Amino acid sequence: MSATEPRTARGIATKVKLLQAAETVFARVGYTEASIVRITEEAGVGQGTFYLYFDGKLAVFEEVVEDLNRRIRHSMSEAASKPTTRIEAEWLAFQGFFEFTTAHAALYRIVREAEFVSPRALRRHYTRIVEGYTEGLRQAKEAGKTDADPTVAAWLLRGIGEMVGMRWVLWGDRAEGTEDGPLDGAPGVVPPAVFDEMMRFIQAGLGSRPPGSGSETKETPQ
Amino acid sequence: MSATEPRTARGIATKVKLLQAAETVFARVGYTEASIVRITEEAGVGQGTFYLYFDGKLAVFEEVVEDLNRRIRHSMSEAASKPTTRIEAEWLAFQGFFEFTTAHAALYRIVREAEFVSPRALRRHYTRIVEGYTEGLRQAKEAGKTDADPTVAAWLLRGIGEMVGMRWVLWGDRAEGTEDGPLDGAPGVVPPAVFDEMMRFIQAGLGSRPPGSGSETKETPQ
Amino acid sequence: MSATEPRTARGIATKVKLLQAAETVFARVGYTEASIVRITEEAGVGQGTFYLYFDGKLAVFEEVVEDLNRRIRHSMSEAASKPTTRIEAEWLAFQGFFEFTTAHAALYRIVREAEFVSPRALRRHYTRIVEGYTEGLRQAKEAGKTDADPTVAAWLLRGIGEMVGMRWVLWGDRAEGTEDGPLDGAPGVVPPAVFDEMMRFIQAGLGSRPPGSGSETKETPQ
Amino acid sequence: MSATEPRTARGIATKVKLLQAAETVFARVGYTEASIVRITEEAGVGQGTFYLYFDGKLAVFEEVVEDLNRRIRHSMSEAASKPTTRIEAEWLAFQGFFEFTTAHAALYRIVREAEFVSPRALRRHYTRIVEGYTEGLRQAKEAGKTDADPTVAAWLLRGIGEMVGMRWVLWGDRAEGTEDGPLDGAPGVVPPAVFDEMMRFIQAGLGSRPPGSGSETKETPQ
DNA sequence: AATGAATGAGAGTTCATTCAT
DNA sequence: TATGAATGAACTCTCATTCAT
Repeated sequence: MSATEPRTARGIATKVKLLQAAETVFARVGYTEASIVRITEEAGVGQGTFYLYFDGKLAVFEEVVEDLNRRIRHSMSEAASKPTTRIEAEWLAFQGFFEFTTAHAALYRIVREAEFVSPRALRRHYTRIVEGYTEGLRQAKEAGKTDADPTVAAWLLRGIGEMVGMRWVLWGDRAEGTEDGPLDGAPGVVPPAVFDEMMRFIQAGLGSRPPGSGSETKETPQ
Repeated sequence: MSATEPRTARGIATKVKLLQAAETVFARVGYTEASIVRITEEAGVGQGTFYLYFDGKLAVFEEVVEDLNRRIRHSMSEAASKPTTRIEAEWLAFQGFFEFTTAHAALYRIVREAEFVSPRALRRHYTRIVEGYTEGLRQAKEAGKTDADPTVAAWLLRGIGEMVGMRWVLWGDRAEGTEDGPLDGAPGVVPPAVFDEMMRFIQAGLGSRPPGSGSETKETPQ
Repeated sequence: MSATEPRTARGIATKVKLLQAAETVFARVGYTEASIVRITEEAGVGQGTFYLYFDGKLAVFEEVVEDLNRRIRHSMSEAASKPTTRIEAEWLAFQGFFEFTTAHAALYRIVREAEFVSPRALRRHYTRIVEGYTEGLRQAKEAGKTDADPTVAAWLLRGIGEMVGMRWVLWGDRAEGTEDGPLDGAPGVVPPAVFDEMMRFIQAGLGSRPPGSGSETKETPQ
Repeated sequence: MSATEPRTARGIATKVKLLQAAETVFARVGYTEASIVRITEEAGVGQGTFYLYFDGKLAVFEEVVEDLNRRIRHSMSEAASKPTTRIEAEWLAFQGFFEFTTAHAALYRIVREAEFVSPRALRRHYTRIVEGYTEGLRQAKEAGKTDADPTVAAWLLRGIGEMVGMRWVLWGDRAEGTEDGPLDGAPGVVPPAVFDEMMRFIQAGLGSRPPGSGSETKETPQ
């Protein structure tokens, strides 16, 4: 009737297989084109088995998004946690984000598609990630390194990361022309020049802007 | 067999009706849920008629996106073209963008959905809009108002606008809690404080960063 | 989306074909075993065609019951309308009912199955038929031929007819043993002796119970 | 492979649990909607356990009907066995039947559904009950209290009881309007006036028709 | 130019039943 | 004795598309 959690080791293994298969299939063909048959074939189980552990396509999609969210945040905090020098943590966080995006370009697509499939899941996803940024920015603000509003700035950063990720990682070189390559082509990498330009922009944007002395005090740019 | 352009006034009227109906339906239920029957019903024509003018669902979707692109750019250049004072044109362009987004929140959704339906259409759409930004930024650079790379900066701006639009216009107030309101709820408006913070960030980010003299030349910020 | 009435002669013909096919299939295998595929195959149309004219299995079933109700009542009133002699009309009505049952034994099954499939349809069906009886009994009462309560008596008659129909028409000879013949075997006919006995019972049951000798005799019958 | 009888006390208890659960579920949702999972969940045992004691859904249904038959007959003979006065036993039997029906309205539904699920089970069920009537009527006939044919009369009585049960107990008040209440609403009670009318009808119907006045009187009853 | 009828592949989903443990 | 996992056939229903009129 309704999906339940597996109660044996065998059941757990099967559910994991299904979850991975779903991720693979969603990444490959997108939510709409994905079908339960494809997922179960990918997982190597019968169709009916799917419904033992998931209530339907939407349910499994949301679990996949949840899982990705965990992994993206992990990837970002992982990167941000090892700033051995004075280099800004957010720089590393961005690095982590793009690295993840590059490594899992197709999965990134899943997250974005969530906007239409499950707005709720997307909102959770973005909100959680942005909360991470916000926290970092709040600390930066208290340290006098910026006087930008942490929440707003966090969303701006997210927007920048998102668009750069789409433009340079997902589209890669295909962006230049009008060619119609499918999304599953090899993803690109953010060119260093672009990355630097982006970081410069962010640094300046966040720079403390003391009323008296303009923005030149900000972290002594360049 | 294949769709053709209408040859009579009556035919043209029919195609227009279909295009508008398609936009309405896509905005209301999204690409996947939209069906030819719904579109033709909305247009008040027979099912078969649809195929006289469009090759299929994808084709009509792309025409709709094309149309929206035209209107968004028009809305932005309209706004940007009347800077009677020294107020930055990009400020007005952003204003125009958000105004359009607010007024056509549902249509905005169409554009974003294009990423999965027709990557080609989306790429065309973004590229064209960003080209507008790029041109403005190039001029600003030549005028010494910024030394950011026009292309990169243009994409960053686009990312910022996109995310702010999603967060404050599309989600509106629903973003705060965990409630699961559908996207078609009443859209919000970018709060002035957020808008100002965003513009400050952009101004600073774009600010010319001359080796010697800092960014104070930029429009005397604050 | 939702089923509509056909708008052309061809469409009407198709809907009729489907309705007849549904009746055939329901009669043969019952509601539960019936499937849209079987019905459309029987009708010689594509599966999708079914949904042009019916909202689903239940909807077509209700149309079939409605149709049967019309025909049964027609069959009964037809029979009852030609009492050229003083022979009781209800006798003929019963004849008509059993004749119909005999001729359409399988259809009779459909009506009874309605109790579980669509209680609403069944209630309508029975109520309408009983109303016919009630009217006849009311007239009989006014004519002093009976002093039974028309409504109650009508339901009693219905029960008698129903059970005799089931026992002797539907079951036929199979009733005697314990053999497990399917219902779609050849139906039987109500044996004249049984029919007479039944009519005698009804006549006596309805018999006027004149005030003089009163119904007080009922405790000491005869 | 094939179901067997339990061999231990534990096994017996399990089978009883399953049988009761099946009755509950069949009564609640009907045969078709009932599923093995629901039954086993209701019984609190694993799915596989079901097949230890029953060959399948049909088999358990037949056992349930069998069980109900036993209980209905018991209820009727119970009532009929205590005629302390000269009041007719069949009157009490009817009382018993309606009392049972009222108390177990949902179970009554099971019996009727048997017509389509297992004609064999239904036939057994009806035949056995009617046999009880027949026996009583045979005695009444020998006692000169009636000269109706016991077998035919027994079926007529069954039909009357059945229809009155359906109309007044199962439908209850919902019968009047056109409302579409589900069958599982609270059952009604046969109104005394209806019951009396019914008994009067039966008494008269069964009434001995003395040779002298013969059945030719049936055209001019009494 | 316009249309409604027709299609059939494919979707998501359910469930009686088998089986290894 | 008891079980939960697994299955796959069958179900209802949708819809982009074609076609005769």
